[in-house]
Amino acid sequence: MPRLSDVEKVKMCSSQFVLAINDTLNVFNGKWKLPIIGSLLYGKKRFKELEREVVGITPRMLSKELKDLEMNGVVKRTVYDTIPVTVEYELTRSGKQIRNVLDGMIEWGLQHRKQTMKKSKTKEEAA
Amino acid sequence: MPRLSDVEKVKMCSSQFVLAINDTLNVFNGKWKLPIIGSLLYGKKRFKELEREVVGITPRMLSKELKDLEMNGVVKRTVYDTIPVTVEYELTRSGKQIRNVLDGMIEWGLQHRKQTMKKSKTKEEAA
DNA sequence: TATATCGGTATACAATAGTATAGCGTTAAA
DNA sequence: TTTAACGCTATACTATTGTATACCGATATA
Repeated sequence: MPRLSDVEKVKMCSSQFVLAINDTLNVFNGKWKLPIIGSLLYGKKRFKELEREVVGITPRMLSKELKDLEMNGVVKRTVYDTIPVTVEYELTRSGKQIRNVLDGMIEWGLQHRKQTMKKSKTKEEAA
Repeated sequence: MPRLSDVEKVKMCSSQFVLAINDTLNVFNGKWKLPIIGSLLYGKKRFKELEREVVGITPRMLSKELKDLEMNGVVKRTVYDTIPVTVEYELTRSGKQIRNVLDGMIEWGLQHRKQTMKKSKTKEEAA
């Protein structure tokens, strides 16, 4: 196995990080992924249950987003051959761990609001 | 000051969290915000510097995204009246703290890849 | 005089994301 | 017999994002 130069190591490292970040962003992008994940954090759900809980979503989008999430290894789809079929969606292990990222987002969002409020308050006082 | 019911507390709490998450998602959404922030994490930059560093971006998008980020309190724009004008963009305090969220994303992304790889490996072995 | 730099804007277009509405076959309840 | 539920798909549309290309006025360099 050939030794890697420092430059090569750094390149590998940052490209890995870029991949990791992209994976994460894929989980959040679009209007509906987060609400769906949020709903599934409370437990497995059937298609129609999600359709009712994720307020405003159309079956077309729900179906598309669930496929996306399944492909990305965030959601697991299970079909039971009852009549009519029962289909259950649940978060994978990775899916459940997204809560950690979410917590980070909440933390940043809250402190960002606090800092931003402070500044606009200062502006008000100056005006 | 009237006492709040538990339900009201929970509602306030979760709606605050939703706002905080939305703030964070606004910082990441679109194709270019993250590359721009990434570039600015290394220090303040001028418009043309960003245009060169964020490979592939058009001045139109760069201009638009910088305005967005400025409005969201993530980037600060400073104009110096040299001739021709010098304009510098830098991250605000909140902006710099985004690195924490980014770290969370990287962590999740990496472990997600590991877990997903394991599964596809198992599939390979089974096949 | 021709060219390039600075920090952008203007216009037109293409691609992607999301919405609206209707429908499928099977089954059970009213 | 009509109605509704199940888990979707199909078609057509609108809205939002992003791209391509050209250009602005002032100044410095070749």
